[in-house]
Amino acid sequence: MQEDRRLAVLRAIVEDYVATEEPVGSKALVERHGLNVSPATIRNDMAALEEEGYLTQPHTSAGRVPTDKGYRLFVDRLTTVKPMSQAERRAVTTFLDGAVDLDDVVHRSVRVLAQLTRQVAVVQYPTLSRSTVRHVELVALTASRLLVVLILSTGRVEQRLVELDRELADDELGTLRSRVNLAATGEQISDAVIALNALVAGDHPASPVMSLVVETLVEAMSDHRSDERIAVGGTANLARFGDSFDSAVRPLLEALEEQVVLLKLLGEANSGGAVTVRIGAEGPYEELSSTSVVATGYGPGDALASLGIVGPTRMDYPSTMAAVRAVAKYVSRVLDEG
Amino acid sequence: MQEDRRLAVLRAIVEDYVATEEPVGSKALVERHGLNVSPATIRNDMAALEEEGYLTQPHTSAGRVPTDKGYRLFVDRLTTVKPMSQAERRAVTTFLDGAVDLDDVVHRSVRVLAQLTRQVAVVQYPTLSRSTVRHVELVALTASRLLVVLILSTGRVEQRLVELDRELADDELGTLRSRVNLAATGEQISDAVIALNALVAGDHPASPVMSLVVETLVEAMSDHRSDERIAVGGTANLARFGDSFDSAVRPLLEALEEQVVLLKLLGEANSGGAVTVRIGAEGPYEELSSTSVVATGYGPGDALASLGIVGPTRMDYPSTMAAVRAVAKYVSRVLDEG
DNA sequence: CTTGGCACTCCGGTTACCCGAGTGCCAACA
DNA sequence: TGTTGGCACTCGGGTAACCGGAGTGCCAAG
Repeated sequence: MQEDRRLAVLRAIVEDYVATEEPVGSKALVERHGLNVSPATIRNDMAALEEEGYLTQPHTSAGRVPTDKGYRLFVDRLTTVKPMSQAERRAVTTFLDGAVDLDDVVHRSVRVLAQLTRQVAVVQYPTLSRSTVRHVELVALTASRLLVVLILSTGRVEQRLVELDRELADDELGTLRSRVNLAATGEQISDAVIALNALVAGDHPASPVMSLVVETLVEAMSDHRSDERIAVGGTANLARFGDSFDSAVRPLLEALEEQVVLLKLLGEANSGGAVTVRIGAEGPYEELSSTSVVATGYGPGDALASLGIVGPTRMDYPSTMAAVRAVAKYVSRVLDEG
Repeated sequence: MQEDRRLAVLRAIVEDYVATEEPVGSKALVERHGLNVSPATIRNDMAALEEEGYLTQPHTSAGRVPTDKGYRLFVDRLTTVKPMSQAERRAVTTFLDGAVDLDDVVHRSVRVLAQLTRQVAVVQYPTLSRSTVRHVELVALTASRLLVVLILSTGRVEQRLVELDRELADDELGTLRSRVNLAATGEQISDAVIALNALVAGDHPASPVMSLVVETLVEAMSDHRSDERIAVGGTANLARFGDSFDSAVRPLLEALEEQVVLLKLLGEANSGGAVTVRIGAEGPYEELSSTSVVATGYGPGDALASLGIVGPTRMDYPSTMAAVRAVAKYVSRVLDEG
């Protein structure tokens, strides 16, 4: 009974604090919410919650503020799903449906996510390794210069230039092209690499041109540099941080420039199908101790790549989580269709 | 004589103010610089400069601060070229030489520019319209689905999918490919469009497949959506704004999200080969009245696209201009080689 | 035209002060 | 055992008063 009320108090404090940005006191609490007890009772509860580490006081004789632990409990146990409005859903779908290529999908996603959550949005480009090969094209720019174009199911295009040591006849190019495509087209990257290598190994003696092309393709397929690409949007929302510029915004801006850090932050979210929340100092980055990350995977099995937002620990978790989930869902769908 | 000294005073004030970020007074001025006159004399000069609108006082009895007009004069007439250090030059070249494709070039450019100037850097992707066609490839995904791949001299790749109403034989595809390439390869986009259209007009009766392909290509070539792409970097440098967060940083962050605004800002720089400087409220954007833009074109004839930085009006113009010029130069060279 | 002298201005930092919201604790009560 | 009203206490933040110093404008003399 008292236990229930304590959790209700915690929830109320989180909600009020997120809304008002000010430490919330016992009196204000009983007024705003329909708690049928006196402020003194609430004070006792708050003292207990503080004792357990869910709340803290900025200074003696100020209201209470949730700690990271408090937010964590709130997110894990007290959050009631807060579905997005019909209008918001529609906004997401129509905006995303207008995308014409992969770049466009990613950019529109950050944008809509930033707008919906009013936070900084981050979207990782689909990982190479999870996509399949749609087609491989070999273009003879000159008789001895070959352009190798790798087209993936996500819409990504990788191209490499190959210099041959001899000239290549048209029919040679044709057979090369069809053999490579036979091996790779439709396969997942990992399988394609295997099949391509088998292609070379099967030749006796191995054609130098073939091995060169295969080598280039394999190299392009395992080029994880492009895995590291991300799009960021909504940085203007940082302006709302208002206070705590140095302590919060500066490290965040720096993190946003450091793709590696961002990828790590998002990466945590890649497992399981659900929306992941990292609160405050839970991660390895001390400088980001006053920010939270809400992220999830997207694509088939939610394993293609991650997207999410980063904002102050003091944020509206229910709405934010709903928005992240919704965008991820629609992005997955769009990529599936394309 | 006195006129010369006045300009020297203005220059000294700009330099000191940029360095110290504090209004500069008469006494400090004569000490720092080797002016062989008394503070009182300087005061007279400063009063005159203020009268003419080059200086202003934050409040009565504080030092002087340059106005936009003061910076303008400084940039136009008082700037002595300030060559970059050998180390900096080397940093630019080596960093840019490591780029593997167009995306990489652009991203490395923003990065190096942001680092060099310690400002927010902006680089526009090479404009479609100024590049030439390197190759057109037609790939039969199935017998009736054609992938049209347009490869440009800048390294950009545009691809479109075409659905045919009938199946296409291999030799048909071959002739189609060679006719299209004959017309377009090596041409500037604008010329290629003309040549391609002529190709269709010359056919009697026009082959429906040919016109479909040409139509797709022309559409891809005139797709100005991709002209609007830009890369932004160094936003972490905004943290150095320190003061004036709301008045300066917020609108800037908003502008950085608005590609249109950025393109306009950069666009002004596109003419002439030189580095352009927009100071404070000189442009149409009132909200950006406390920021300056230093930009220039790059690519052959400096006409391919623009790059530059945006920062506070109180910036080190000589160094910044040198950095912008240098990066533009090396980017042009890299693109030329690739 | 330059210079030293001088009175004046005003910003910024410091101190003192008070108000009010909020707390902790205690004794009384259900 | 849990709840409630009462009460003294704390402390942040806002306001007012104050002061020093850097800087200016002006003037008269060189």
